[in-house]
Amino acid sequence: MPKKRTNDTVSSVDVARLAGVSQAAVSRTYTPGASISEKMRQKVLAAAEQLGYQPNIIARSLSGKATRLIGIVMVKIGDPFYARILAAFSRKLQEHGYWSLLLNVNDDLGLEEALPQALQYQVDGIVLTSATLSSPIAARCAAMGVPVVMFNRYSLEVAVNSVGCDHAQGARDLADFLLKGGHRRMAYIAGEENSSTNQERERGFTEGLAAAGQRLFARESGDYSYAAGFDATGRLLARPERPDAIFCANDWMAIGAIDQARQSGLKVPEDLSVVGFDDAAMAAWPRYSLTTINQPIDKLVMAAVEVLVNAIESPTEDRVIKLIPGRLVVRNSARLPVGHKKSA
Amino acid sequence: MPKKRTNDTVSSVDVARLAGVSQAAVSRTYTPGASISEKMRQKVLAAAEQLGYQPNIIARSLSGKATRLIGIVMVKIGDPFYARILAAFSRKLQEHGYWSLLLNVNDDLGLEEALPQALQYQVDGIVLTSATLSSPIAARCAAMGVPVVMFNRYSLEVAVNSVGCDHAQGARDLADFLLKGGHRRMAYIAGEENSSTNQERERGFTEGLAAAGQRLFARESGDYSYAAGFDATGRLLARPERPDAIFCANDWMAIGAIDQARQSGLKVPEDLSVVGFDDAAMAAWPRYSLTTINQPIDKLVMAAVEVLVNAIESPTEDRVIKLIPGRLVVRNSARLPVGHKKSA
DNA sequence: CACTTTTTTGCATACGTATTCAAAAAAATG
DNA sequence: CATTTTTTTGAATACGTATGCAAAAAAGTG
Repeated sequence: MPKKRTNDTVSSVDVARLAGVSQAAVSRTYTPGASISEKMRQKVLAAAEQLGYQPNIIARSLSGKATRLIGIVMVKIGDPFYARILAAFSRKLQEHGYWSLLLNVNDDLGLEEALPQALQYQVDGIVLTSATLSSPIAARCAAMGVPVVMFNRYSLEVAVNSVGCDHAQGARDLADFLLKGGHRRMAYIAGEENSSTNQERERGFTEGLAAAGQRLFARESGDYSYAAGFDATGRLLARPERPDAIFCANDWMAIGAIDQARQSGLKVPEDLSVVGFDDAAMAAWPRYSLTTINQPIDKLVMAAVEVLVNAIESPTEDRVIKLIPGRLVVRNSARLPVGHKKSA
Repeated sequence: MPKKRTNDTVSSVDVARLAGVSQAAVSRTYTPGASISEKMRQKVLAAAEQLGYQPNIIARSLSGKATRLIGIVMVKIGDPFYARILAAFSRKLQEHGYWSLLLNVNDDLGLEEALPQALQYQVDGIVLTSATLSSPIAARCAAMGVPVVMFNRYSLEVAVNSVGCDHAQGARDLADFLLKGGHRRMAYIAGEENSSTNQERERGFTEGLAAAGQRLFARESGDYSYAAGFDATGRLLARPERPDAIFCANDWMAIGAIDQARQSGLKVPEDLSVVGFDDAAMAAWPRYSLTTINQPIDKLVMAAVEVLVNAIESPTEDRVIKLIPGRLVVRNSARLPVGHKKSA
């Protein structure tokens, strides 16, 4: 005996009967802008109150209305940084009167399974975080008229909206900053190699170096984790000639890098500069005081939500891609350029 | 012109027409256990494939079926610890074929607003994390036949299922451990005062001390944040006589406490022992190596999901409260009892 | 094959709400 | 007041799916 709503869920018909009006009147009471007199509205509300009536959004959506449900697809929800993003999304969406249907996904493969499920729920829109969208899937969303916005990820092939931080520019800024600080042997510790975020950051960094006629001195692979940063730095420091600055693809690895450096008897930033990316909460801790790029999460999320809501409420063929600049946050983990005044 | 599913979403009727069968046949194809021949099933599936048909769960739920939607009510989604809980919940629920409707709430007041909204979506069940449930609200859920499970929080007055860590027992274990380690002046740094978690932990700790004829030596208030732990510890250390051990209501504050102690020139654990609660990711970092109580998140969440799913699928009046023990994780932030062998 | 039993099928209806349409009521106009 | 215009109202229907029921088909039985 699966599911058996123990009791009669009270419907608009019940309310109508009690109020002595038609069911349509009840419906109109809850439809902003519908034609209904104040007198009737009050009668209905009174009856509704008495019965504890709440309109059934599910049923409402059947007759052509929106579900006001947004599918949020995410990997690594447990990661502190993504958690902040999720929190911002759900909050912002709620402000716009939308609710979040959470799709916890392991990888792009899981996406291909999860998305059709989300579509079954007739979501009004989809937020895609840290996952890439294949063309066929995108096509299906389009066919169903469900707008999509990709967050911190974009693809030029697939026609889909996108909002993200300008990772390349941020990385370029870091390169400039390190160059001005007189560093000459710069290493990069990569995040997950196939993540577009990692690629953008590396591209920006090497471009920044190239603009000054320099090249990457060394490169290690990581996976965005503390341990990866710690280990990779160990390998870098074991070289005959050490790098004098390390750019880690994210803050967690940078923090690992700092711990490793100190454990190896080096002073940061005197002997080695370390910079990261994201401006995670811990980057501000005195112990690390990490120079990094602040991803303005609230601004990013707000923009993404606005793009999505706009696409939902006034459908169009236009596709928008928004790149929002990150902000260089200068702290004490990297040697300062001479005469530099610190910001935040 | 708000919302306008650009095209005709393909329905069971369309599939039926193409396959040359009745709409009922299509419905039965997607209803496990329904009476339908293999031949017809194949015809339907072929047609469905061709049209890209997906059953509409929303509509399905209208005719008495479950929505397979679970409302997850949470505060502080952005907090790393809660994020892990949320991740575990959504994953576990998905394994059971349920999806998560996320309700981001600021406080108990927000709950009172959010819950009716969730109920509008005809959720099959509700998970309540770090929030308390008032009797009237609980009554409404009950009236609608929507099972609820509270996580890491329980109330004896309100008849509702509950699963959580045995905070009091964990705190008692910590008290024992510190006592055996020869500590005599123990301080407690509280989390948010009115959180039941905080109260349980303090109760367990003082009970543990009382069992050995001791009392709390000092007490400070905090709010679970790193900064609060840091500051509160500063106040404790400024006393004429210092505590020799501090139990912080959670790991974040404990980490703040350690940093403060070191900054004040004390050695941990030689001069001061610090213990926490939760076993957050950072507790394991060599720098902190925090002795703490591990909250078995996966086990807790699994239990909660099972309680909820069970309540949904075989309704009953019975109410279950489950307390799951935490595990003392001995690391190096607290002096060991003589002859103690370290565990994890 | 004639008959009974079982399985499969389609028809009709229900679920809760929104909306079109035409009728009714109210308001405005002369 | 008679007439026109506007607003409000209820009846009927649609949305997409599930299911009780009876008819039809298939399978089993002697």
